[in-house]
Amino acid sequence: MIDNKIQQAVADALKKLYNIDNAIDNVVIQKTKKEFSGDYTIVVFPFVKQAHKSPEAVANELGAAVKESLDEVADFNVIKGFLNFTVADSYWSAFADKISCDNNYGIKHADPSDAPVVIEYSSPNTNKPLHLGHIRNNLLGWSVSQLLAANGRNVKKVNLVNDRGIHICKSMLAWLRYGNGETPESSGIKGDHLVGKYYVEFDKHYKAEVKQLMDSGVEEEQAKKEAPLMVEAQKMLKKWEDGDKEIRSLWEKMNSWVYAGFDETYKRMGVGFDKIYYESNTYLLGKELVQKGLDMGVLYRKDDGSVWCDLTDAGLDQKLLLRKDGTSVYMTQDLGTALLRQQEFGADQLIYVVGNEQDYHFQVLKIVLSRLGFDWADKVYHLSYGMVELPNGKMKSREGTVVDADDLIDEMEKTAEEMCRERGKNDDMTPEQLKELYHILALGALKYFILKVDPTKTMLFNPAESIDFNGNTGPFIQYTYARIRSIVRKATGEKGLDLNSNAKSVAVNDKEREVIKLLHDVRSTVSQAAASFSPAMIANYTYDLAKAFNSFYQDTPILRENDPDRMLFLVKICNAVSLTIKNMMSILGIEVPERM
RNA sequence: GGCCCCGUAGUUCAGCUGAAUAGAACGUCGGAUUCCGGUUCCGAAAGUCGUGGGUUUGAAUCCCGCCGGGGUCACCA
Repeated sequence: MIDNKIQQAVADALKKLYNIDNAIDNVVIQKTKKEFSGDYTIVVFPFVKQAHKSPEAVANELGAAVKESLDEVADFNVIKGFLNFTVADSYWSAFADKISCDNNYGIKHADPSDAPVVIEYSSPNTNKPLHLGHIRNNLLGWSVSQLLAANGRNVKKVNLVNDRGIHICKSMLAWLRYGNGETPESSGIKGDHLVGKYYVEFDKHYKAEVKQLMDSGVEEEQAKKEAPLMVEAQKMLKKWEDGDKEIRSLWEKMNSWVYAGFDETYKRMGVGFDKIYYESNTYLLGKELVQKGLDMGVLYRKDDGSVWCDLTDAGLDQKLLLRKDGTSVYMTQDLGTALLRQQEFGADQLIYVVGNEQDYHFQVLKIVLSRLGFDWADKVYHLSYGMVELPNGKMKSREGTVVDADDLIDEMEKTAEEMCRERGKNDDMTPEQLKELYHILALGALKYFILKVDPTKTMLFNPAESIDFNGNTGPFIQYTYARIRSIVRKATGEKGLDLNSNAKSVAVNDKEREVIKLLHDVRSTVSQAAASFSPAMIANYTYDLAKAFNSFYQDTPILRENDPDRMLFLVKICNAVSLTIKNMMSILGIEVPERM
């Protein structure tokens, strides 16, 4: 890449002119701001002291030396301490020619023999359907997986289903009490929603019991513990852990409903996994680890039988690892699954896509793992993301203001349909094709809107704004893509252009140059985004590219170009842009339509 | 209260391994247009980068204090 070459050439010149060694790391090369002339800029301030000359003098000397040594550098200019290089048209034009038909441009393929990076995401509870928060999780998890893979990492996507615990018992108990044998088949309700319904049901009755107890003079805290439903649920959990046949079979039945429902939603979202873990299979391993920790003296047992880890010396609190009745908690099972995963995959890195309300949990997890003597504890990385809020306020599951994932997708598809109908330009498409298109647009809008925001930040999701066909949105990029494809089709069809033939070197104007420069940056963008696990970087890059293309297209009469060499060149740019948009969108997990 | 995260145009967000006059989008206002597609393009107005210090040739970016918002400190997961 020419930017690296310039950087190296500057470092060489620094050595030659001023005897400054190993300057390469201090040579910051950046794209020249558009109000100045040039393509790449070097800031010379860091070297003026050692060079004993004014910034302008240093810049001029460096510029001359680099221009001399690199054929691709056509010219340079100096403004204050900024040295701007102009790269020759021939370089840009040859570059565009080279990448114009490369389907994998920007993508680096993984070596399957590398130690994998294992990424866990989704991790649903089986007692309620997926909601907007899960959507952010799933989209991030999938996209980061694609991103790492596009940067040459061997990625394994895993899902850890929280299929056991007191919360599951609550749904089961409520179903037994109030369900009258209702099933997804009998009720027509999607499995995960049905089970979720009984979880809510439990909460309703439980609250009533607590209130009753409190009315009769019991303290709130005690009432919460003593409410008959809660006591019953605790008993059920114990029975479950003891392997009670009846409980287990009910548990299996209700879980199977939930899984069927989840699968449907995953499919709609376009996410998937290489392996699914179930906590019911792994939590015992966690208990063994706790025993090991006790033997090692890293953990301790309280008088009531509960097991704890003292983290006060690390500035944290004491953490419970086993309840007094011997049943395991969240941390216990996470210890177990981490070990299992490490053993199975020999992972190079273990990434957990989990909300930032669990930052503390992962801090503790890493410390406990390392105290248990696992040197791979520092391979654990918590990819923490912020909450999703809505224009009308916060989501609270307790207040019933959650946005259900299925409902939201339905809603988005409906909106996409309305907007397409308004335009009325898809009359030639079959109903099936239209349905597919609405789905692609709806999901594109949703995914893009969520992924373009930095994961760590609390974000505001505005459904109406997301599906706008204008501005920094998924549909805008999808539209741009479809339009480019249409141009390329016309050029290769009616005009009979052969994209595989070599383009002659042509003069490159500013708009063309801007687009080619963006294309030129793809690799470095992808590797930077992968290093910081940031699909947002990819999203914003892709938008810039689409916008630059539109601006270029606006005042470049591609299909009316008289010079066949130039027309070929321009269409090659179109093709390269469309391929790159497609690749970048695919990292985001977003499909692009060939026509819309 | 302890610890963690966040605070950038009216709004939603970029920029955060320090560098030129802090960028987009939406909204507002004003223009343009016979490629294929008014779902496009160009321009304008709009910012004490929460606040006060510090480091530096240079700070939205790094460090410290304060203010504001959120999270977390469960025998829930």
